[in-house]
Formats: sequence, structure tokens, C-alpha cells
Amino acid sequence: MKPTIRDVARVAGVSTTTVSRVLNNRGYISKETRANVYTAINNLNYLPNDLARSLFHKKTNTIGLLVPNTSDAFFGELTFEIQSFCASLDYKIILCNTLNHIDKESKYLEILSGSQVDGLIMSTSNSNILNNYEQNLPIVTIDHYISKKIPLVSSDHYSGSLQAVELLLSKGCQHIIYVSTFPAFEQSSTLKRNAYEDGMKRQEKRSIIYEYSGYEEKYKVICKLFDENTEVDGIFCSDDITATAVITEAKKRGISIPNHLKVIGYNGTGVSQILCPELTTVQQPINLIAKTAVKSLLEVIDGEINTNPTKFYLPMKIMEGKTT
Amino acid sequence: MKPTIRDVARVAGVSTTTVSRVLNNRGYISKETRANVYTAINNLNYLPNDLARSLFHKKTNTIGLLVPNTSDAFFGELTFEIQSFCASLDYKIILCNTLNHIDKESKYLEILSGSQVDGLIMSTSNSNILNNYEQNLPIVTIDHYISKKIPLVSSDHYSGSLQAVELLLSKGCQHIIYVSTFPAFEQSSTLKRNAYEDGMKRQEKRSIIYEYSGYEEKYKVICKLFDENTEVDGIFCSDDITATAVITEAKKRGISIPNHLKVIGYNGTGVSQILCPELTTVQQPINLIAKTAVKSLLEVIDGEINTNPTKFYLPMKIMEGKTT
DNA sequence: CTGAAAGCGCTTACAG
DNA sequence: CTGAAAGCGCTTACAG
Repeated sequence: MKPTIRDVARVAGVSTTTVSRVLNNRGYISKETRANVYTAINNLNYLPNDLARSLFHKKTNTIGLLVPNTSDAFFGELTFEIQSFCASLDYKIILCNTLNHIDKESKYLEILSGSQVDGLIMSTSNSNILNNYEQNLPIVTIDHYISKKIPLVSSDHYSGSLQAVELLLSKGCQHIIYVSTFPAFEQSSTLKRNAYEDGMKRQEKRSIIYEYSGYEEKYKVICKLFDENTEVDGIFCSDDITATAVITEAKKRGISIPNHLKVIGYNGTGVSQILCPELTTVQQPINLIAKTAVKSLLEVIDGEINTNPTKFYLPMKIMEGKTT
Repeated sequence: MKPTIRDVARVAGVSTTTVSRVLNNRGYISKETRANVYTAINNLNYLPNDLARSLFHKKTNTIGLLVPNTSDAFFGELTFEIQSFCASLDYKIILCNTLNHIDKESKYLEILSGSQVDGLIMSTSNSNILNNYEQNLPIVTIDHYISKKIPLVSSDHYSGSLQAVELLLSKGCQHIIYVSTFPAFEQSSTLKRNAYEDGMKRQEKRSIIYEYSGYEEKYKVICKLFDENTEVDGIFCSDDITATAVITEAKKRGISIPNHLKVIGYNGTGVSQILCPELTTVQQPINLIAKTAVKSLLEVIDGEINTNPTKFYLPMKIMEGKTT
């Protein structure tokens, strides 16, 4: 059996109160007593039970993190950054992969509430379906706006996408197409699309948009795009993986990049930069997103009066490679 | 304040004992009482506090997961698979990214012990440095052998690597080189390397090995490899990212793949298959690794007598693309 | 079928 | 400087 504070008290010949005070550096303790307690702790290999502490304090120093899938490069990195930053602030992370399934999300929410997490960071689609249990739980969302009361942390997708379109335009592209996943799960999709359309409109160019939902459909849609737009000379993609697929198809068709066609991706995760360093992409500030989300969640948890704006739109940066 | 079992008892006009029995479906309860309790629960929006339950049962249904970094595609996927499978078995995951730093590892181990996790899944380098606290904690490691008592789950790296070498040989390669990260952190590196050497020896071919440790060094080493071995016609890489770098450099030098040079990577994660579908690679059965690790951990946690072998070497499969 | 009591491992007023 | 007591929110023998 694991030793408890009682065992320590017995061995050190003091009360549990005293042991607790030594442990928490609280009140006055004679040097001798303190020393005795510490030797007992060491001899017994005693480690305080955080469950009991949390129960008393009504604070677990644990945060629930909901993401769709850590296999996805963006979320894998985001999870890393959030967990690492939390650890530096003495918070633990309970990780939940929701796959954007509404039933999983609400089950996880219930589990996390039951686990008495101090707060929630959510970057998952159906965030608006909060159980009653979460009414008073501090929450911050990433990329998914829920309500005025819940802080939102997000890349400035509109501005980032506008930069992409403007880069293509400035390089002389005349026929720029936007290819995207179907904007069902991601609120950011709408922003990207709007930015593309606005950017085109300003230059009095016609918007051409292709959207797909599944894997096979993606390939078909890309082929269709090339078939139907032989004059295309610029493609802005909603993510790097799509951009890679576009580039592959273009090469297959003998279209030279960046001479005849310029391509820009989106996200700029570490993996895609390593695997496709040549890709020009709009990079999300993942580390900054993580830190901002954690900080503003902790502000709510610590009950700091929050008159700050509760939306953060973080700057995106174009990483220019060789595809533009 | 969150309602407690006491509030429910008060509202339902029964004792907390009775509420608890309703909650846990234990003992006999009259239909009427049960109904009353449920309406009280619903009206109050009551959710049991798992902290208190865990404290009593000495069981948290929580597992600590230590990986180097979820940004890495392999660990991002592994984390997803482990967490998802655990969730289906009603276990939570506390995630820790160790970056293979020994000090972080041992700090996380202490935190997890304090959190009373029921067990640990470790896939991190210094696993042999267990604190005293973990002496009796059920542990399973992935890819890092610690001792006979601790189950190890691993891909069959030796056999997988041998397959790779044999594939290159069977395709007629005469000068096969092995490029790898410096085998400091990964025990698997040694196995891969041994398999390469054995495979070469069997065909009476000379082994040529290049190893690097950092990012810049990788690039230099790859260049050196080509400079020093103009006759190279096969390269087996310790991971897909290295393989991609090799391919990029080969193309730059005008070496045609797979005609003049065949390249095989290692890991076969989802991202690299999406971003570089043409790469031939030795794929790790990530889903199987996750399930095996979780299952054998739960066996230990559930105290099932374990006369089973405590090492699992899971089969790897070559995914043949267009680089061989 | 139901409740009072003790206890899981801690912490903190309170009293001395 | 130190300890006895109550309590965090549960559960489970035990008794009726």
C-alpha cells in the first residue's frame, strides 16, 4: 500500500496536521520537527495524494483539451504546445479526440465535468452543444466561436487568406481559383473564402471556388478544376495537404510551377514544411494560439475580472517557398 | 456551487446512502424512491464528483501517457489511437510530452503518480529512470525496453528493416546505403541497423551507414552520402522524413528515381502517405501498437495473472509506392 | 427496502 | 510551535 500522511505522522511522531503544514510550508514549525517529518517522508517514499488535495481545494489543476484528432498535423502541434505550456504552469491535460463527432464531444464534456477539470480548451466543431454541466465551467475555444461570454482564440484567417490572394495577384496571376474542404466543420473556412472573394473583387476578378468533402472527392475535384480551367495560373488552397495534391496533379499534367501556375497552401505545420519545404503557405502561429488560449483560460479560472476583449485574432504570416 | 449527493438526497427526501445506491444500481430500491431520486438528479443537474469516487475506490480510470512530442506524426497518431481506444474502455488519458528530456520525464512521472493514475504507457527515451514512486505502478512501454517485468510493445523493427533491405536487393540494387538518425534516443535504431547489416552480409554486400543528429547535419550528411558514393543505387532511410530529404537531394542532382536510385522510408504515418504517396515505406501498425499496449496495461491493472510473454513484436508491412 | 456511521487522504480554522 | 476535530463528496459494510 502507498504510504499516507498518517504513516508519515506516525513515523515522525507528530500529528497529520503537522505533516501537512510541513508539506505546504504553512505556519511555524520547529526546525527539528520539520527535519523529522522530512526523513519520514523520504524513508517511506511518501508522495501526497493529489486526489485528496483536489477534493478539499475544489481545484484539480487539470484542463480538458478537446481536439478533433491529434493525428492531424495542426492539432498534433497545437496539443503539444498547449500541453507543454500548461505543464510549465503546473496544469495537467486530459486529452480527448472528438473526431468532430457530436456524440463523442458531449460524452467527453460529461466525463471532464465529472473529473472536475478546472477548465476546457475546445477546438472542435459542435462546441455550441454544451451540456448543462458546463454552464459554469471556464472555457476557451480555438477557431470555434460559441458566444460572447466564451473567449475565442483564432488565427486571423481573413487577413491571412487575403494576403495569400494578394500575393498571387501581385505576382501577376489572372485566373486564381480557391480550393477548399467543404466548410462544414471549420468556421475558419468561411473566413478564408470570404477573404478570397473580397480580394478578387477588389481587382475585379471573378471568383472560382471548388469545394470537396471526402478523400476521393478531393482528387476528382482537383482534376475537374484543371479540366474546366485550362487558363488557371494561381490556386489558393485551404490547407497544405490539398496544395500538395494540387501540385502533384499539376506536375502530372506537365504544368510548370511556379512559371505557369502558382500555388499557396494553408497552415504551415512543421511536418508539411519538412516534407514539402518548397510550398508557399500561410502559416498559423500555433505556439501563440496555444499560449493565448491557455493564458486567457487561466485568467477566467483565476477569476480575474475580464474586461478584456474576448476574441483574439492572431497574425498569420506567409512562408514563401518555391511554388509562387 | 455544484450540487452534491447531499443536495440530491435533501431534494428527494432520502439519505445519501440511498442516492448512492440509485447511482450505482446497488441493492434494492423501491421504484418510487428511485424515481424521486432521478427527478432530483435531473432538476439539480447533478453529476457525481469522480474525485470523491476515485478517492474511495483507489482507482481513477486514468492512464498517464508519456510520448516525446505529439507534433511528430508517429506520436500524434499513436496518441490518437491510444486515447481513442482508452476512451472506449472508459479510461481517461493525461498526456505528457517529454521531448525525451530526462528531467521532464521524471517530473511527469512524479506528477502522474501524485495524480493516482492507474497505470502508465511510456514511449520515451529514458524510461529506465523510474522514480521510487512508480515501483508498483503498472507500466507498459512502447519501443523502449526497460526490464523483464515491464511489458514492451514494439513493431518488429528487425524484420521490417530486413524486408526493406531484401526488397532493394531483390530489385537488383548493388550499392545500398542506410541513413539514420543517430541511434541515441531510439532503441529501435539499433534493430534497424542490425537488420540492414545482416541483410547485406547475407548477400555478401558491404554495409555503408550514414548517421546524423541534427537538422543541418542531416542535410550535410545526405550530400556527403551522394558525394562519396556515386554508384549508390539503393537507400534505406530510418524514417520517412529522411527519405523525403534524400529524394529531394537526388532529384536536385538529376538522379532518376526509381530507375537509377531506389529509396525506402520508414514509419508510413498517415501524413507522410498523404504528402508523399509515392514513397515506398515500411509501415508501423500504429493502431495495433496502441491496442496491444492498452490491453496489456489493463491486464496488469486488473491484476490478471500474467504468464503471457511480456514482449510484443508486431508485424510491419512494406507499402510499395513509386520510389522502388 | 432504507439510513447512520465510518472512512478514502488530505487541509484548515480553531484552540492551546 | 503543535494537535483534535471537522469537512471536501463520495461509498460501503452494518444494522434495522
